[in-house]
Amino acid sequence: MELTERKKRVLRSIVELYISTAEPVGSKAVAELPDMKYSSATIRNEMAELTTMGYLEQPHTSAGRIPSAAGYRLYVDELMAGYRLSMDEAHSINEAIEAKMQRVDEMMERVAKLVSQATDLPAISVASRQRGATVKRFELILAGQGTVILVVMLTNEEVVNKLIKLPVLAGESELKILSAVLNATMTGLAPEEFTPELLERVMSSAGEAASLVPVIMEFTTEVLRKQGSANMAVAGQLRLLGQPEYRDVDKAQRVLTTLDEETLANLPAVMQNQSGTKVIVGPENVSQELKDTSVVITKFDIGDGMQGMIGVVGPTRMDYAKVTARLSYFAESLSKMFAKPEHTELPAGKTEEEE
Amino acid sequence: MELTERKKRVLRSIVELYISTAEPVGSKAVAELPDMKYSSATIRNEMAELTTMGYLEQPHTSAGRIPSAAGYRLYVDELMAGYRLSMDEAHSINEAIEAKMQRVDEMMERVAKLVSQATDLPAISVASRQRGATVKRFELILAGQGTVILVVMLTNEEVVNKLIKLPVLAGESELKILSAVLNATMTGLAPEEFTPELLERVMSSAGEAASLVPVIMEFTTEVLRKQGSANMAVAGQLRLLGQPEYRDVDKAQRVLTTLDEETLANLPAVMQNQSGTKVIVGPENVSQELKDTSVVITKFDIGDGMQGMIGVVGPTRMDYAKVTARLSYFAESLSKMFAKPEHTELPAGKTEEEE
DNA sequence: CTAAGCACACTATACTATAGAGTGCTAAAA
DNA sequence: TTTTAGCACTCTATAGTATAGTGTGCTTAG
Repeated sequence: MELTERKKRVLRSIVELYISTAEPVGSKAVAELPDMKYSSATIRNEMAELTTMGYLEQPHTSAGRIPSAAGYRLYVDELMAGYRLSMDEAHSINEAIEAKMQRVDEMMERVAKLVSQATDLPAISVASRQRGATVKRFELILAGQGTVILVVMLTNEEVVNKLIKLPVLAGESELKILSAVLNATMTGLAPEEFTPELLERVMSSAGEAASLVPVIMEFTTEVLRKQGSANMAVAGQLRLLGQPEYRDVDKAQRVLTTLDEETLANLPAVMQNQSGTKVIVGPENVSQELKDTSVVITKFDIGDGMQGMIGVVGPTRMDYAKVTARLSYFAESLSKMFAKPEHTELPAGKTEEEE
Repeated sequence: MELTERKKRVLRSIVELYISTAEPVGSKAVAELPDMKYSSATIRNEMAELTTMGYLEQPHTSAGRIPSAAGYRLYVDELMAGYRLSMDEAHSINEAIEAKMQRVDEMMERVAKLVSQATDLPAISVASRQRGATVKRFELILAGQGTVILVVMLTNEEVVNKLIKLPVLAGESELKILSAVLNATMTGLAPEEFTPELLERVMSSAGEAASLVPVIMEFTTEVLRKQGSANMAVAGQLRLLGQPEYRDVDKAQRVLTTLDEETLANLPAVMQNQSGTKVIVGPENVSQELKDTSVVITKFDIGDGMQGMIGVVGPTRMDYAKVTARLSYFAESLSKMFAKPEHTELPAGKTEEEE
């Protein structure tokens, strides 16, 4: 059977009607659309064929049709008209992004919130970290008696600091010696290389301020370890409850719980070699729980070899045109923002995921 | 009418039965309790009187009774038996808290998650910041050509840093001059005092590295401004969906939305002069939306003049004994942890609330 | 090839009947 | 005087039934 132009028109109308009403679409509703010049009977025939072709589904014999996964797929790939952002939308996205953000984790949270707001769906944002960052340089600042500030510069342009209070009286000169030792022995190492043996070696040559070394080493290891993991944020989970398909609390809960765990962890892998905006329709989904849930994701550039990703999760019925348009625009704006010189530098940031 | 011992026993039984079943409690169920030596008819009489006294309510004539707000209040204040944490529970709480946490905001998030986990309810945690923190000292580190690290020490023991990249070639000596100027003119000031006039003044005396000044000043203002606001985190909102009273999506959504906004902002005020654990039962609540929702809050000490607060939100029917016990234990453990020297120092942290 | 008409299928809704739980009251027992 | 047993009554939740409405598929006519 051939997919004629008319069939495409019908399918597109059905998808769009279904997106806006969340109810199965009947032949009459399609026939009554402004520029549909055929009667409901004709539409009915087309719908019957679209059903056998697998693009439509029927919840039960005497109900209207709803798009199948294949139907959505076709819609997204071929039929969907590009949604044009209004000036207002574009403007408010840009404005929101322009706010100053100091740390990557803070920023990811903010971005997730913004995306969620813009799409009225739960959103996630991920910033992949550059693998294998090491310490470029240590710096110790004397900040009062018994108080030392440790500043650690990493190879990926991040800087972290820690205030250390010790009852040891360390003077400028001891700190100078210590930082020289640190820079000589502890830079360029992977977190696994911070062994007890190294600790001992460094301590023995560290001079009077040796008692600072264990604290410094523990902190550094911790920081490097966190560098390895991606930075993620989820926002607006509650918005899912606004969608009619999640009126069932159990279902909403299942999906949202999954959102916290699996999806987040899997998405980077899914997007590995993808570029642009990707739409994952329902059953194409990795996780079984997200079977009738779609995911739309886009990548953006952070610079310094870091990759960002924003995405939203919603019912298979979501308004793909709007969502992809907004997401792409977001990604574009973010990439642009990061390309600007004043924003290139993002000091230290880290998060932990558990629950 | 007098509140006899027996009435109290009955009330207590009813509250506890209702807590565990979430169903109105009938006289028969109470009479059948192991150590209840009266018949259902007697209990019925008592229940009738407890109802006229305002401690119980009847959803409708031929249903069992449920505790009124006054009933819960009495239960929480007088009747509730202290719940004893098992070794296991105490242990797992302690273990969870011991993980290293670097920043206040990170820690608040973690604490909220832990509390939520321990109570199976949405949890919030707040760290009030010390008002009026100012800059104690600036430090500039040369970190490669065109790259400077700014380290700002605040009076409240926090330290923040920022990597600045500028095409200006600044040498050690220029930075030394600049940092001297900064320390002379920009320390001890409130964020409002960072005026354009100040900027101009500082720039004119800053020497060759003057172009760094605007960036530094903007960053500092930002940091100080963030110091003023409290640090909050919400976690486990989804857990509310597990409670039978929130099977209605709309209701759950309303409550959770409120949780994000009002409550968070109001709680510090409510707890102003309170100490220990406070239980706010349903209608005693500030917000109208939280009418049949209870809140349990406890304070803890962070040190450095900072105050922490953890709390959970749940149905009025929640298990107050368990929740208060766990919350108090949490608060105690946290206070202890912060009292330890290694944890006294908490470098910079900040968050933003919007949605 | 398109449209009109009609019988049939199925769901959602309102309505009804019934079982079950719980109460309040009265009267008897302790 | 307090407690308990018994019983009529109330109210809800549940299942079962009838009905209106929507939509389909097929047949037939334009």
